Amino acid sequence: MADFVIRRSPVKPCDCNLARSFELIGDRWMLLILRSAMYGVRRFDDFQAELDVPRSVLSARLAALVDSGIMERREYREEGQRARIEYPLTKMGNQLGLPFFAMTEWGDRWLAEGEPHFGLRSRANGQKLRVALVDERGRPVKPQDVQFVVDDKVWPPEEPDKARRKSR
Amino acid sequence: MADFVIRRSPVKPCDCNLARSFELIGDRWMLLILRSAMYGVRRFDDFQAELDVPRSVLSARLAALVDSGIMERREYREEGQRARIEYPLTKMGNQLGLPFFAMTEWGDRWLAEGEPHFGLRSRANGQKLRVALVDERGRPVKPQDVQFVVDDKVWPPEEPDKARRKSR
DNA sequence: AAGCCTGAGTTCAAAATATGGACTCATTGG
DNA sequence: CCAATGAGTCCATATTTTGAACTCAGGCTT
Repeated sequence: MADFVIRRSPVKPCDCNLARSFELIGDRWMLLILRSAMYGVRRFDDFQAELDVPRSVLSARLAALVDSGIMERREYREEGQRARIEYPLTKMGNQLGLPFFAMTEWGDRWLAEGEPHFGLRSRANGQKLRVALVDERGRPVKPQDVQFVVDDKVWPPEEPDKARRKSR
Repeated sequence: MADFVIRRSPVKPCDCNLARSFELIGDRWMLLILRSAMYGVRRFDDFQAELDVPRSVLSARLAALVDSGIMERREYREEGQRARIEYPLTKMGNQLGLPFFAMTEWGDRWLAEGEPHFGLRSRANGQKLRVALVDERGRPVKPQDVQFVVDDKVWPPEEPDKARRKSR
């Protein structure tokens, strides 16, 4: 796009909500724990066995997830069993489904070995679903039509011809 | 959903493309480097200054990104300058834009302090864009209508009544 | 009643990574 | 010739991770 050099991103990491998300969950174990959680895994030992994550790390990560409101720590009791703990996703946690599925599609496209195992489908008409950018009326938009906007201005800015004169 | 306990996810981490993606880029610095790269940052020292990442870590991460095909390491020369190195995103890297934007929306919703700075807009009609699940005809689908499918079967499976009898 | 099992952790030493700072090296501008 | 810049490397210290063993409580078995 821009053929002049961009030296800084227009949104400082510290007030970027994407960067903030990454601070919270941008860590291999976090992400893998959340992946399992999306599929319905809820118990300490089940996460541990599925991922083979060190128990101390799992313990720390679950605490952080609860702490940030992505999971909840809850006692439950199956009939005739003693009380146990489960870690279900909250609504906040569940809404990670969309970014995760977008990421899955990326993985399907670029990292797949064989056919993907997982997909989404419409209960209404059985069609396969995919992630897309849509406008306010819900109409999909072509990639070439997508513009970045930062604080209501288009990014990157048009190269002003001066750019060449007033160096750096 | 299911009120029986799910003890394993239906897609083993090792053949899950989401898990594979996380192995590759699921790390704080990776993700932050990619965030900056999406905005057009391309040079070693610029990443370093923007993120304040240790130079040795940056060096290792960029190598890994190049190695996995997400970035390219390229010499370039501005007129009258000596050759320099830049790390532009490849097509593979650029397509992380969609998952990243989905993640940004999640951050906007759950982590924001004040108004978000970043958004996408349609060049065609200037409307704000958002990420959505659409069916094969590009029609948005309501969250309640979304089903997980694993190897062509709905997940989680209906609870068979037997489930209670044949313990565990 | 004694022992066993399970889920949910905690503890701890050893190994792997990250951090911050100084250092290198090549090229170019003054 | 000197200083500056970009793109790294090197290294000692600090922090995290790992893996394994240990704890603790409640219920189940015999």
